[in-house]
Amino acid sequence: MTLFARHGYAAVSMRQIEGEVGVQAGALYNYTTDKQSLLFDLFKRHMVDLRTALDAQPPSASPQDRLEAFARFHIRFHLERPQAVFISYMELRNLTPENFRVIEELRRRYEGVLEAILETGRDAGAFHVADTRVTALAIIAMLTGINTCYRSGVRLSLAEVEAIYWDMVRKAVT
Amino acid sequence: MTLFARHGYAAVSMRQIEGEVGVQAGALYNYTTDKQSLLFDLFKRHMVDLRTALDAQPPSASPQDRLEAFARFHIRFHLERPQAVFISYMELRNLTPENFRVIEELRRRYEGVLEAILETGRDAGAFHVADTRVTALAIIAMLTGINTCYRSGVRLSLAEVEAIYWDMVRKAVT
DNA sequence: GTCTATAGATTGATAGAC
DNA sequence: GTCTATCAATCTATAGAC
Repeated sequence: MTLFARHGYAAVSMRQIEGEVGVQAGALYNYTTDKQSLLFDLFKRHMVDLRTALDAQPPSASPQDRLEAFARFHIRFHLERPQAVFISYMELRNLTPENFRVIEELRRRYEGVLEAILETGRDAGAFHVADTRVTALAIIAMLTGINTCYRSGVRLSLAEVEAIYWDMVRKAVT
Repeated sequence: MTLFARHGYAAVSMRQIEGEVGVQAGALYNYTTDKQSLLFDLFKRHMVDLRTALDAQPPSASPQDRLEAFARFHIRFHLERPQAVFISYMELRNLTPENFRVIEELRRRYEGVLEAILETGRDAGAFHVADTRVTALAIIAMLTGINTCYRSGVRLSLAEVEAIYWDMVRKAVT
């Protein structure tokens, strides 16, 4: 994961991986069928963990509370896993077509959760959104971009950044 | 550009590029010193074009108008160049360290324009932003994510999507 | 289950004829 | 300025000894 995040899937050789995990050339194939499945397994685990952790959140009653819970959850989950997040956004095109479809479906289901929250809130008159799908994608793009904050040297605490981002999301849909 | 955007810099061979532009192996080196400079030139041109186009925008008086002009400009510029944008976000780590520094500096200067708009607006009491740097990064992340809208099959017109995104930005900083 | 050795293909880049 | 030929290195993956 570290090597893929740092240099990119295509630029990392099996020999580099072997050196990193402490076996010599060839022995790695006792643990994986090929290089592609190393990438796919990282993707799959990340997406499954994401959904599992989301479903484990305590339920909220109002659309506002559900949106806040989703936003704060998304921010924290992504800030805790910068490498896995990076790979999951950058290496999609290095998945084989069938593996890509699997991951894309998992991603759409996750986005669908936010979309459903926005729909419920809009129908209840709590949110003002022109298009729930577009708005959901915009919110997720903004929240996921939070990882670039720390890469670009912002010196705020996690709680402070979380508060800023949630505040922007709240206002953007009101 | 098409090949790098589709498969990624590291996964594209010089022979693929040669085939695409219609010369045979070897002749390409009459036009470029090496593969790295092909990538760097794409980056540099994109960043220079971005800044040139921004500076060519008609000036606006109020912070609100300046923010709207910036947001709409950013959206349109990025929607018109999905491939160059994709490369400029995905292939940063495939630049050599010295090339990376050049591009990173250009990027920071562009982000600085939005930051300055937010500062002016905040000092004038027009915007409510807790941290101009974090807010600028969040806005740019959201706006740049607009390209995923069309990849994910949203069937709205450019003007409609632009209106939705600008509306979210406007509310988020108010 | 790890090692060495290697197959077979491909890589970026260069040389030299034309 | 394009071509063919090729170098030297590297790639993923496998074979077989231990």
